Amino acid sequence: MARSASAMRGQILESALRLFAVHGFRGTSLQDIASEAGCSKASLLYHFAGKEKILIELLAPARDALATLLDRVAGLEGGRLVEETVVGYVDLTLRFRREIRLLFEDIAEMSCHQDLNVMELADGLLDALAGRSQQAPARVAAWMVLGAVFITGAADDEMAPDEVLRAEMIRSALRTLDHTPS
Amino acid sequence: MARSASAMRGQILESALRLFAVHGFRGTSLQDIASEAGCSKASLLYHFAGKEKILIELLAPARDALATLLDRVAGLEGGRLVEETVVGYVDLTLRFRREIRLLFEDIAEMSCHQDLNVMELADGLLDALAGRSQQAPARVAAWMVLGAVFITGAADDEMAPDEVLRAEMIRSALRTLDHTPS
DNA sequence: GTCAGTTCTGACCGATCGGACAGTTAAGGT
DNA sequence: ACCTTAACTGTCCGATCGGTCAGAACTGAC
Repeated sequence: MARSASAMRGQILESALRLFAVHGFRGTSLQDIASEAGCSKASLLYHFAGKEKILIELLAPARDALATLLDRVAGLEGGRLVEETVVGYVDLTLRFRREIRLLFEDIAEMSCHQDLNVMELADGLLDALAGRSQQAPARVAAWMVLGAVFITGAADDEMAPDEVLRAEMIRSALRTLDHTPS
Repeated sequence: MARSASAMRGQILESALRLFAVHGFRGTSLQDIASEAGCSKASLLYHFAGKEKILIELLAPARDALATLLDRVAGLEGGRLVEETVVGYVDLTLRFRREIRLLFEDIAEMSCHQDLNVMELADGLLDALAGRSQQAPARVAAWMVLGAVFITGAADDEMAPDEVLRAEMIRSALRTLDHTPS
């Protein structure tokens, strides 16, 4: 035993990221991580001050990358600002997929596992939003709308009265879907 | 004591929904709900077979409403299909705001509470996506893109190869923001 | 008042979790 | 060979959780 400290730390982080992404933060115990990493639970707490510290260290790179992006676009404006931000943000989410997934822990778990057969309904909603199309562009746009409306509805930044919020959400969603009003 | 059964059940559901939306499902204990509802923990389990049953009963109305919407648009196609689906979906998310929020339990808790000052970064990202505009339409659209990309990146329906997914996400996002390519 | 049935509760249980700690093992410098 | 230091572990602990159960408290019908 007694590998180099950084090797063990890396192994722990990798195992934790994988388990967090599947069972979520609260759904993963220190013992789970230790077993996967091939060490004792006590060894975890030797390398990390606590369970939360593992999570923080896992999310830090994503946070730093986002901060870097914001710095880079800080001096821009207009079309360039929007374009660079969008492209950079999309790349970030694709690069840090697993990190994002671990944030959705229970949503996925609840959606699948329980009596609520939400997955089936979500599929139906996706189909309808895509206009029954199976083409990639339509399906990606449908996913975008699914997530956009879901989060914006819950966000409530108090950015606008409900009627305005509703109207703008609908207009934005239809733009996303490249829908030309009939 | 010994109120009518339905009254107590309603009180429990209301308290649970409020607490779940703030602290999440796993972050709320039966004792928390009982205290807020003004009864004993044992009384909860007299009215509900278990903690999960409370959650299921809370989410059922939203699920049923979504199923109803999908039934309603099942016979439509083309532009009407997309329009009706979008409007219906937006209305659902606004109507069941609290139910959706409870699904985001830990995300919000982690974003705020910890060393990661994610909220500040999210604000910066929103500003950039909105092109530094403070107008409601731009800010709503920015929120939409924030949620859309975040969820679509993590979704990985294997709907498309990564390069296609990336390109379509960028195009969709720019459409959402009503951005005309320069 | 009596009594059956519903509603409610305090006390308790087993399981699990994050974490603390003393002690053990391996590695490297001298 | 010796000793210091880092790496690691078995074991225990307090807290918390979801859930059970026997019985108390209340209610309405008679």
